[in-house]
Order: sequence, then C-alpha cells, then structure tokens
Amino acid sequence: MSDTELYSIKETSEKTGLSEDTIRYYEKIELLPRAKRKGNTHRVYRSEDLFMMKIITCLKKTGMSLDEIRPYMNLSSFNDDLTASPELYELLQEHKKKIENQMASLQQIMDLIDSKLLQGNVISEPCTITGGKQTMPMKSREDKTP
Amino acid sequence: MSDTELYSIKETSEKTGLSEDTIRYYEKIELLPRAKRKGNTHRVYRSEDLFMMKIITCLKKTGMSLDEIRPYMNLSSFNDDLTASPELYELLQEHKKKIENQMASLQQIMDLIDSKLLQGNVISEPCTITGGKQTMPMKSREDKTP
DNA sequence: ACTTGACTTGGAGCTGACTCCAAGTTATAA
DNA sequence: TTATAACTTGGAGTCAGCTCCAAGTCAAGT
Repeated sequence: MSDTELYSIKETSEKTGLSEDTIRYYEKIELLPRAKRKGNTHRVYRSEDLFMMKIITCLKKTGMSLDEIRPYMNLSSFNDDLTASPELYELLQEHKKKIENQMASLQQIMDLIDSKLLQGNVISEPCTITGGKQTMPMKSREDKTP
Repeated sequence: MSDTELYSIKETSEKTGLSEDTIRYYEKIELLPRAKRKGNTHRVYRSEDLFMMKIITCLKKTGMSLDEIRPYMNLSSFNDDLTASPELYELLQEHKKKIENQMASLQQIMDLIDSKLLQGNVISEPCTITGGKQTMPMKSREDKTP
C-alpha cells in the first residue's frame, strides 16, 4: 500500500487545485497536519496527503466551513479503517441533511413563485423556513492552542 | 391592495429575524431600497418590504451571496407581475442546479466511503469533482419531492 | 563561485457580511 | 418639561478564508 512517491508543494498545488498559499494556510490553522520536510525545510507530500486535500475541497464545495471540516481530518487517518469511524459517517449524514434543507428552502421559493401566491394575495407567510435561527454564522472559537 | 400597516425598524427586525443593523446594512449596500421615513427620519416598512427581507433570508440560506441576490431585488417589484419576469425564474433555476451539484458532490463522498474505495486501494482518484471547475457527470438525481 | 528558482517564514492586506459604537435627534410618557 | 426610549448616521471593528509580499534559505546547474 501507499506508494512512496513524494510531491513538492508546487506539484501538490497543481494536483489538488489548491494554491500553495492555501496549502500552507491550512497547515497554519492546523486543518492539515504539519507536513514532513525534506532536509528539514521544504515540505513534501504523499498521495495520502493529496487525498486529504481533495476531501477538504469536496466538503467545502458543499458549504462546509473549515472549522466544520476539521473534525473529519482529526479522525485517525481517514484512509485506513474508515469504516470503523461511524462518527464521521454520521457527521456527513448530518451535513447532507443541511443541504437537503437548503434545497427545500429553494424549492419553497420556487413553489411560491409557481403558485402565484405572489399575485394579489402575497405577503402573509412567504417562506416559512425563514422563521428559525439555523445556519447562521455560528462562532465557537475558544480553542486557540498556543 | 396591500394593507397600510406600517412597521418600525424594530418591529421589522422582530418579524423578519434580521437585526436592525443588518437591515440598515442592506439598505446601505443597496440590497434593499432606501426606506420611506416617518417625519423624514425614522424608517417605516410595509408588509411588502418585510416580504422582500424574508426572500433575502431564504435565498441566503441556500448559499446565495448578497451580490447574487441583488438582481432579484431589482426586478421591478417582485410582488406585482412576477410571472412576467422569466429572468428571475431562470436565475432561480440556475441556482437550484448549483445546489443540486453540491448534493452530488456530497453524495460522491458518501459513495466513496460506502464502497470502501478507501480501504486498500484508496488514493488514486478520490473525488473526481475536485479536479475541474464544474463539468461533473451529474448522476440524474431522481427528484425526491413528496 | 555564482546565479537561478523553488522554497521558507511571518505578517500585512483584502473581501464579504455583518456587528458594534458614539454622538446626535426625535417621540413619548409622567 | 424633562427623562427615557427609540431611532439616526458614519465609521470602526470582527471573523473567515484566503492572497500577497518581503526577506531569507537552500539545491542545482553552469
């Protein structure tokens, strides 16, 4: 398993679509583990590392914040023995639900428009989903390891 | 039509869930039109205005940026004669597609995990959607609307 | 030995979307 | 009338997620 091919940060950037700066930034905020160094200076990455970065990109695409993604990265290795991590799977399911809610929200607007609720009647209870608090900013930074 | 009931910014805030600051901010960035003033100073809002704010909240929930939302607000009134705005409808359809793509992204990760692509093999082409900008094959998601 | 280029670090700057504040004005109630 | 609450404005600050930059280091080629 795990071929021994190593990649520079430039190659890694090319292969993952993340900029070099972004990769270093992810390391800085500890979203990615500190990369191994060649001669104690230049970063080197293995396929597994690229894989993690791609996962991050995937999750981001679905609207996850980096803070929300972090727990996934902390799960041992993500590579070996993932099925033994029902926690991850559940988090994913949860997130999927959020996206489904988003779609429902959108669907409601579309319906609203379709059904001409807008014409004449309008203005009473336009978009029920609006009521709640839900997916707003959500700040919970208190762990800032020195 | 349109009842004549008027709301202060506080009432409006309460009814829409947006903070007073946010409402003023939306006016400042011209996402909302400049509100009418009572005695030339205090803002007053009508039901239609609240409706607009709720629409904004809805769209934001589905991941639209304020800049993306602005065109919708510029469409004449949103209230009267909406069906005569196929532009809006089309924009919405487009946005909906984006969300569907997000879901597809997520689904791919879930599939990835399910299928144990992760075990042993791993690391070759983990999440195809990551590669390009869009272009994903898009497994036709049969709609699950009730 | 020298130049070039890829890399390093720390930190500054930027955008979006707020959120907070101070200082002033107006409306209302006692 | 006066105190208080509600509101106004302009501008500063915050937070996430980058992006850019300067100054320095290191490896390889000539």
